[in-house]
Amino acid sequence: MDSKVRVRFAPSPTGGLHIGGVRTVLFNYLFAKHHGGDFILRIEDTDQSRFVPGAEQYIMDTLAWCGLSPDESPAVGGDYAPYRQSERKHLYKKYADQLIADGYAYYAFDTPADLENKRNEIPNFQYNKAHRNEMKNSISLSENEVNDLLKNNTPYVVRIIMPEQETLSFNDLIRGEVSFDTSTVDDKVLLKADGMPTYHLAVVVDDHLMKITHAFRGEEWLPSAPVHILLWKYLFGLNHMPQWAHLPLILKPEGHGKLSKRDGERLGFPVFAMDWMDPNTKEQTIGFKERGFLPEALINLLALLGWNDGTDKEIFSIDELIAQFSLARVHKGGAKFDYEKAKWFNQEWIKKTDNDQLATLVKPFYDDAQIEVHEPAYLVKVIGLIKDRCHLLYDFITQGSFFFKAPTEIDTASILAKWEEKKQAFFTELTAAYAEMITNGDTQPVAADLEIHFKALATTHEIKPGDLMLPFRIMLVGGKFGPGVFEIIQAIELKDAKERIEYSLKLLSNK
RNA sequence: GGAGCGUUCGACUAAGGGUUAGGUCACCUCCCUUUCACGGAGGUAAUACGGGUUCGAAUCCCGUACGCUCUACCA
Repeated sequence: MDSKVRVRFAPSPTGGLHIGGVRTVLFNYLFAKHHGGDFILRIEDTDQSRFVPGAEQYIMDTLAWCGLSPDESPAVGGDYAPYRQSERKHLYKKYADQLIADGYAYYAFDTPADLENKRNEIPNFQYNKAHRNEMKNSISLSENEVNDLLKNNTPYVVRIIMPEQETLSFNDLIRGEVSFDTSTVDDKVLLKADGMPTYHLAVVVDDHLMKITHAFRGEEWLPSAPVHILLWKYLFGLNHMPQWAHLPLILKPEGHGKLSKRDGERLGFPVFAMDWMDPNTKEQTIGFKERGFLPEALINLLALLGWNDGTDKEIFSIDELIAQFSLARVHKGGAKFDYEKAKWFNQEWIKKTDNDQLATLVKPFYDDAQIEVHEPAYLVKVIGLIKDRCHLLYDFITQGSFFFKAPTEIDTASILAKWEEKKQAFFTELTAAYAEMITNGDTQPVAADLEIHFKALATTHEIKPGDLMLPFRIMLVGGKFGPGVFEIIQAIELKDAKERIEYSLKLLSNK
């Protein structure tokens, strides 16, 4: 007993990492760290036809960005290396052979075409007790025939014999007791014709070899649990089997069904953790990272999708999650993904993050938008002014670009609605006043003084300051948004402000 | 079709025999704000259905409906 907790995430490197996958990682990680255990990354690349170059590196990069780095992996190694199943190919055959020797499995020589035909011929065909004998395998054929086929290097697979009417049950850490009748599942392939194991064999063998104590995976795996239980029973003993937990699915926001990459494209939000480009199709898929999410926020929102600590608390740091996490509080039912709530989590994390740190995170977005940031300190200051109105890191561009360069698009329509001659005169005089201040060396007056000055001038012109604020703001930022106007002027400095007013006045007089 | 799993406001969820069924997102109203936000105060809104058990059921039991997952030499 008391063996160290060891959990694993075992993805196949076939593309970008879906947030469902990230959450599986997260729950594994939280459970391991909560119990002072190890989190292992194992790459399940047994299907060479689906192998995608770069996908494995992408997975590791994603885990690193999320702060969920494995204790053992193909990259960092560990006592149970190798961590790629393709490099462990030689290990599996032995167990398949053992199963055959013990009468729990058999050779099957049917070609894919044979199977295809059979499936077309018989509706709901199952390779099981009912049809085993009609197929070409070491149960239906004589020993000599089988030996001849093997001697001639006839391609074969190894299939497990699913027993008749045996009830298999296990205690799922989330769902409680779950049971299956073995008659309802077919004779799954264990070893493929190319010598690679299928998931079923590989997961059992590797979990055993890597001393995995707890195995968590998506709910979609539940129906194949009986196969795995049987394998544990035959190979290593049920008492050594890890404890299973089948995690609820992340569902589409509206309709029903598992959240997919397509839903993101259709509804305009990311589904992958980071940008992914399929090297074959060159298809680009946006990620949460590039959309402007903080990893803390992604982790936080994923943790709360199907789990809570029993209180009203919703904002958790990774350390708090580790401290509070328990499988007992994980939901059984799937959760629909809500992008609005996801953005709320990110906004909360933006508020929690200090301005210096935000500046380094936001800088790449400015670079991408080709907005030059000459002084890092200035960016920090701008961030302080606008962070309350940003949900995504990208919002720091839309909410802040005018601090770095004058807006080119001016919402003149909104100004024109109530534009009059005396306002024109007012702003003309304002620019003159600013010019004079600049000449006097007062280039960056404080916001409060600017406001006093502005209001005094408005009074002189017999205009309510309120009637001037909106046009003024639009001249400075281009539209109806942003922090206080006088704070903006203080930041961008008088000369710039003056030029923006003049530019707008020119636009207005042309209309 | 079969098997398994699931079902509380539009969404995420709390309450696990006794609550006016609570919170958060979204939505609406108001306050603050001479913009947009942020912040503050309110509001709309839910126990799938039908039977039991019980003084009392969202909660326990049975059935029904609906949904999802799986049903590959993919994971």
